[in-house]
Amino acid sequence: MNSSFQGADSAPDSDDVLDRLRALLSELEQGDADKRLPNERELALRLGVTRARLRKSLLVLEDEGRLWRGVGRGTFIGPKPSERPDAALLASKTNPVQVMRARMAIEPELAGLAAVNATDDEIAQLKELSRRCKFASNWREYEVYDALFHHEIAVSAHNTILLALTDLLTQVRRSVTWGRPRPEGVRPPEVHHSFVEHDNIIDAISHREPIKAANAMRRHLQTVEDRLVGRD
Amino acid sequence: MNSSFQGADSAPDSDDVLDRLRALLSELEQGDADKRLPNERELALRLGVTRARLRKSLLVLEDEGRLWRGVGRGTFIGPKPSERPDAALLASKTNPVQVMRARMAIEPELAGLAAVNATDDEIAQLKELSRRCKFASNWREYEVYDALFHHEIAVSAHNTILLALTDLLTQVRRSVTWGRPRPEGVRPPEVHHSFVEHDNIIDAISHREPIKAANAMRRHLQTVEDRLVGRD
DNA sequence: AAATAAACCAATTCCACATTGGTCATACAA
DNA sequence: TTGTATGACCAATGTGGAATTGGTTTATTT
Repeated sequence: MNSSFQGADSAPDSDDVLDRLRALLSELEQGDADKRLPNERELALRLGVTRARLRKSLLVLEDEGRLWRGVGRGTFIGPKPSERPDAALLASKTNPVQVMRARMAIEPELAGLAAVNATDDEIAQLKELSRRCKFASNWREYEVYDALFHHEIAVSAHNTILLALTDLLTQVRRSVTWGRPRPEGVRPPEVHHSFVEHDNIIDAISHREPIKAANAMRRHLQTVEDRLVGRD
Repeated sequence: MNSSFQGADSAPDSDDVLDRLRALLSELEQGDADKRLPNERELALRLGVTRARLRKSLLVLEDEGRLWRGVGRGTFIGPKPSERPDAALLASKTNPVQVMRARMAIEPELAGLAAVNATDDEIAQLKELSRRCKFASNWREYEVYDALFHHEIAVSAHNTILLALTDLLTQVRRSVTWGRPRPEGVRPPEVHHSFVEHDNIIDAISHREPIKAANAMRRHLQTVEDRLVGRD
């Protein structure tokens, strides 16, 4: 039993509790992180204080990021671990503009990496996907291949993390229908802005020019955003 | 009871089963997506075929992406939903260089957005966290506050998506101990390169200069990467 | 051999119940 | 009146066992 757990003889004031908790934390932090503290009722008993008083101090420490608490879980040392992102949930808390900002940050970098790291097979796959975008018989099909095109660029970059991030972004976009619904049964026009932009990106990648590839991707996303905002 | 569920009079061959399943799917697809089919045993009974025969057809449909199955879950209409990213799993499939590339892509953008969108409270919080980094009594404590600092910048950017992405990145870094372990009980030096770099970022944000903030963040991450690669 | 039936396996769900942080109301004391 | 202690209650989460379910193997039948 740790000495820090012993009750005090004199009635401790709030600051005293806080100090003793800090000491206790410092000891426990030496061990493995994410350690669990006794529950509030027991901890209050051990420290010889009221639960309300204890909670006041715990709140301070939580604000400081020294520990975190969760109903039904307990009190743990360390900062609160962020929860795994859920595409549907994320989609409900964001908007198309924010998503485009994120794509703008990530995808040009990916295109540049792809220009350096893409294999010949991957480049061939990119060309194939671009071709399928052109010959899509309706908008739904076009969007499927467009998503695969951007996904394949992320694959070609050979960066696992950025790939996971872009896939999450794609999931977010897919889980909500933003913007106007495309008329069913209508084909994308013969000359869609994306077609030539896709080809520009592929050209830069296949010629191993990272800067050009990144810029081409930036221009592509810019026109996509312009469309999204409303100007067709 | 749907007519498609009725058994057949003549012993159906494999293709017949497949066709009847396709018809059943077409009906159910009209309703809500991600609908659940009866389990294999019951479905085989209703269609009047063996489970093995049924499974052969189900496998075809699964390959086509019309449905997906999972042990203990069931059989569902639609393509298999991609799983949510898991930090620990991601960490095992990547490396520090890739993570730094991702941070390099995202965090300067975040700093720029923060310069535009941060509230006064958030800026004050940033200063507080920077202060705590300086006065940390050991490396572990420093790293906690450093992580909180970068997290707070993401919050200040007011972009839900980018916040989620950076939090995921942080989780990945935290779930593995990359690089050399810091000596225990040793304080960060009085003049750590991060201190002035943090302050540069804060200055740019509080003066509402997005470009400067992004560049300051870029320089900060660059020195972090240099350290990581090995040059101290 | 080939198809069928049954048993078995492992992943997952489901459900009831205990645990736990958060909240509120009442009693009590300064 | 004000503030604190006490206890009850709430909602979210964990836990453990039983049931469910797709996947696999084995034995039986044709």
